[in-house]
Amino acid sequence: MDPGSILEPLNPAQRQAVSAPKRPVLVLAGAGSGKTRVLVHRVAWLISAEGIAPQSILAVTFTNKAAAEMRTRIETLIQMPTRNLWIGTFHGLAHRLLRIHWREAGLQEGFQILDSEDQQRMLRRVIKNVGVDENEYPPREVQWFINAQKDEGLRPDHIDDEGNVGRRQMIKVYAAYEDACNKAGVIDFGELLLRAHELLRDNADILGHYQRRFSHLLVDEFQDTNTIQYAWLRLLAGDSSLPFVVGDDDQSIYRWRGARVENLLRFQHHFPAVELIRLEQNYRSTANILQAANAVIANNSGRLGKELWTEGPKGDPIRVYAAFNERDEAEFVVNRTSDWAEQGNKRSEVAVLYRSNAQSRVFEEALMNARMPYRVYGGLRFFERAEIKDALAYLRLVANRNDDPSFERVVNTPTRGIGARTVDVIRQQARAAGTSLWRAAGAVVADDVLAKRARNAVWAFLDLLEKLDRDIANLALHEQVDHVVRVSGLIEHFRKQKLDRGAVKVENLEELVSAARGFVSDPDSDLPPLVDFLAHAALEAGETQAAAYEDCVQLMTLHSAKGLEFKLVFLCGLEEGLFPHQRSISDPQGLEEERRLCYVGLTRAQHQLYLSYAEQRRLYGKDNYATASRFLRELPAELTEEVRPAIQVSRPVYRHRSLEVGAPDGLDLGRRVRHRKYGEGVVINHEGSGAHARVLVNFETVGTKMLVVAYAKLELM
DNA sequence: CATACAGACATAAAC
DNA sequence: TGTCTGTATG
Repeated sequence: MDPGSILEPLNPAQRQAVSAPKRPVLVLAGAGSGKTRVLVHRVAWLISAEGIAPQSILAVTFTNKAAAEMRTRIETLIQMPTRNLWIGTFHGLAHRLLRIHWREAGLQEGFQILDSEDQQRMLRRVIKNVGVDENEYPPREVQWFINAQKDEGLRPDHIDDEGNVGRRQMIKVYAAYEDACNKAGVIDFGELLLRAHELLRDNADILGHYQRRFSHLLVDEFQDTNTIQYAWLRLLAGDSSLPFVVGDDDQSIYRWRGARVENLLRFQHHFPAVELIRLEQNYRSTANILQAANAVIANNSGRLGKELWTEGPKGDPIRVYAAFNERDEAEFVVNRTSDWAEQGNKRSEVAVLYRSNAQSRVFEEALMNARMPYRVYGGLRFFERAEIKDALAYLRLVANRNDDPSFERVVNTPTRGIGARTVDVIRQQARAAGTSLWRAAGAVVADDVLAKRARNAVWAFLDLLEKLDRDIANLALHEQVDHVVRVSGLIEHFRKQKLDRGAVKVENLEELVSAARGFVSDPDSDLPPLVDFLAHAALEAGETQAAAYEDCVQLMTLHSAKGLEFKLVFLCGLEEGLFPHQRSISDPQGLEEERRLCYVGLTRAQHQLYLSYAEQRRLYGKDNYATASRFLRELPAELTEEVRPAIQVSRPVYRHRSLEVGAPDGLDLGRRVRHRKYGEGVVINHEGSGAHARVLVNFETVGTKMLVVAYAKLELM
């Protein structure tokens, strides 16, 4: 294709990036500035204009969705299949390398991938085995610790215990866990990255091969890379490959998951010849929205610096709604969304964004009342559902008998008379002999240490698996899945469960068979399709729920909203303690990340943006009174407009039991008052009557105060 | 072995 | 306050 036409639709900065000469490139891409477009066009440019062979290009992303989108768009652009072009997630690419070089990486040939639930189950067992107190060291926390170490590229013997008993114990569990994984032939997500890094680091010939092969590395969302991912990239780039990385320090919101924004600076340091290009022209939002976002993020320090602008119109002001409580907030959102839909717009163009998942509930209730279809992001994904994981565990055992987590999972599912005691005997045997549970079970059966009934049950289980293995050896993948799901007794097991609950599970199992039927195994891999499929299930857990066909309002956290855009956005719960979240408020770094999260939220909106907060919010069964978020104060006043409910005479009254007594003279709920010392505020509740009457007032500056009416001398406003 | 109940837990979540 | 998990129980 004509190289000129690749550059033609781009703006000058995009063009500069796409056609950059042979130098490392760092693209600072603001929200909505055409980041994916630049990556896609860069690849097309390399192939069409620079004559780079597709197999010399490696492109890395963080999600499968981004990888798939990139590949499709490249193929559309260059009108060519891209078989030899490696595009994938860090984990997917690491997995690919480890499958090819499993021996050099010290892995078993049929190794399986643990997802984070599997990892936690495994850890629970290891913690018991090494005799660490489960209550003092909850598996969740140990898991967090281990993963954090792996993100940093640290093995147990690299970690300093800092003379701290707790750390020493964690390190001990980490080491034992590593051991157990190696024996079982399983590998968690962090381990994929760690091993892939070590593979290259310790095998000069392999490293040399890939360094020569990949003359061009492209990385998306570079601000989200963690330490080990960065190290891996650097190793792979060597001295001769040209890295082209795209990121935005202002949208770095995953520090808690190991992401290191500093990698942007390290990159400039390690590749001094780097060309830094800023994409600041925005194609998504109105000028008002961008100006607001710019103003908020300007409060952060140590930015690389960037200012979004648009050629488009100013647009509407940003509307701020001070809700009375969380139900009022939800009602407001629903009313405005109804108006939006009545004006002939799509509900799917509307997003309700919030800081934490617990906030979704009230919106769901309000939407349900209004009979407005909605979709909540998050929650269990297809391959994470219990019944699916049961089925996968059988398949994994067929592929690898030593897979202990899978053994534990299904040894008595469906129940077949192998109780907790029997499993304990097997576990002890495994620990004593240093073998997998499968081998231990074999030994236990042979040694005749169990009661006859238990022994027969274990025998039957071992037999079942051998039989499954034999049965499916020559079947097509979907027939294998179908066979295992039936013969294992899973289908029958769920069919017997309470009617609709079980029925859904049976349906999901059927769906798994369809997924297997539609699965296209990697044509370059000589592994059995089943092993490919199992890896796919672990690496790509699938969509949250079957995509809603209906035109739905979108509900999601700010984190899940990253990368998306909506015509109408409600950014809700802008209260101190909620957003910014209480747990980040006292830490300057944490606070800056909250601010970036706010920036991400603001920049999701294309045309209209509403910000709301509730003066009173019921959370975990308790009423909380918060002041408006500091982020609201960081918005330039000339861009905003306060919303007052149009037809409302007085503010909505939500009856509390204490309100059955009338309000003390004039001090109705929602009434604005002034106090000599505390300044202005709003009445949000009252108790008692006569001389003892007290009111709860939410003051703008000092928060909420309970005042005795007789003494407070409140002035009505 | 299915159900009931008590107790823990509640920031964000891709691979 | 509501949900989820592990365990007690009939």
